[in-house]
Amino acid sequence: MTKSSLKGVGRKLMLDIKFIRENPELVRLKSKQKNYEVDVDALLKVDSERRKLVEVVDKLRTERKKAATERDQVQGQALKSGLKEQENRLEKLNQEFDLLIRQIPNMPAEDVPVGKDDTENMPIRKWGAPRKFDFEIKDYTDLGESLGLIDTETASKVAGARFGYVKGELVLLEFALLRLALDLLTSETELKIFSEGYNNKPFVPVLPPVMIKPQVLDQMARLEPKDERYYLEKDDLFLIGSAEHTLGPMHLDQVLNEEDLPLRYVGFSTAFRREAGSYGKDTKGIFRVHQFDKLEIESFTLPEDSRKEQDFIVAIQEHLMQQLEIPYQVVMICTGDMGGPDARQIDIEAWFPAQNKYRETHTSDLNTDYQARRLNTKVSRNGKNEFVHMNDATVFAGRPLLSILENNQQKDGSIVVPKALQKYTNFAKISPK
RNA sequence: GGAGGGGUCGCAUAGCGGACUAGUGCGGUCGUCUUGAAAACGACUGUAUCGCAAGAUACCGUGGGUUCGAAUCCCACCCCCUCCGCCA
Repeated sequence: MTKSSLKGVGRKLMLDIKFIRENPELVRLKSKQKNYEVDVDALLKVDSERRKLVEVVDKLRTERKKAATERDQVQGQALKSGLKEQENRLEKLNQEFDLLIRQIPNMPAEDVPVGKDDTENMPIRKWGAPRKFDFEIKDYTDLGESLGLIDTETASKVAGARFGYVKGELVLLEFALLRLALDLLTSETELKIFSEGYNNKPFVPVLPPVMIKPQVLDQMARLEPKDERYYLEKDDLFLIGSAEHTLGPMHLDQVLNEEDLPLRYVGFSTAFRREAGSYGKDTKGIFRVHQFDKLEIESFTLPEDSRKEQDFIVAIQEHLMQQLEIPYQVVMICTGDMGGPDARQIDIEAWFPAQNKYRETHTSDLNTDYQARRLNTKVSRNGKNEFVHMNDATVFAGRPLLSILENNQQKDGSIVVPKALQKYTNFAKISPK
């Protein structure tokens, strides 16, 4: 008999099938707004066939059990092949069901702007005025090269395109940035400022694995697009594209206590991305590379707190950017540009004067229960278990450093280190040698 | 990488083809007794799926297989522990 014929159906769900049954039109509409091809009718058809067959199979199993208890070998034998056949049919239906339901993305929250692609993202606020320069400015690549901070030429010889050596003071600056962020995120008192009337529980710092099993990455709903991931065939492992990938499954198959929530983590890791499909985009410099370091937030909350949690996280991101005195804008990502698991995605874009543009440096993803369903991460309340909500967000990756180079450059070619970072560096300026 | 030992209901353990509808202890919840508490005693105490419900089914690391019948037998894999080798 196939022990697994029914097993796991519940945990493979991404969106709640009950919700889809009750709101097929809404699911169709919202999926379309997110540019996802879904077939809700086919899903519901398979769903109802599946449910009927479950009853048939259960009945046969009951009879089989009865025959076995009575040592009725004749009856048992007679039931065996029929049961097997129905179980196989059910298994096939379950697979079809999984395939169909996993195509359905998370539903965007009601305040997400409807739009087809990134041109329709909606800036919601700006902070800081772009500085006026009275000299000809350089971009971060030229600055980085002339100051001996960035070397892509050697990197391309050694590792290929889209790699870089980060060197000298820029390395120290990266570590300073990390300290600035970690000091804030692990301090209960400092977090109070952003959490009025909410919760100022500090983040637990984590150094997570950078490799992950395919199945777990799939449970995070981050396996696709596979072309974007580095895969180690010999060991059947993927390299993570973000610390989120291994922070999110920290409570895989667990039931959490209500009083332990929110659970907040801040993980530091290298992120690996193949950048498939971005040929020709940002080819110069190290703005878009195959490998970069990132400090990442992952938090687990009660369902009703997840929205507040995202706002709390964005407030932290903004505060840190303000400390660096980098002009930025906050952008509400529209339906057509959001990730599949997102219900609400908010980006921060830093000002890059040489490009005369705001460019994405941070993202904040509210995933509601979409990932938790597959990860089977729950919270127990009043004797009942329900899925937790999850948020993930960038704290700092390499890009803000590049923005500092451009924004803080001086006429003599030097870079002024932001005050907030100076307590972590032993220099206030990066000067030409 | 080699050699052994293990993965069972929150924890600890028993079970090694049919009465397993998985036993026992601990923990937890409720109750009895008590001025109160402890102790003692009693009951309850996993998850998921299908069903309006009654109820049924599935789950003993994972996936296959044998059998009328699998926690129990066979095969493959994963993980943990001990020892050896290698190594930051």
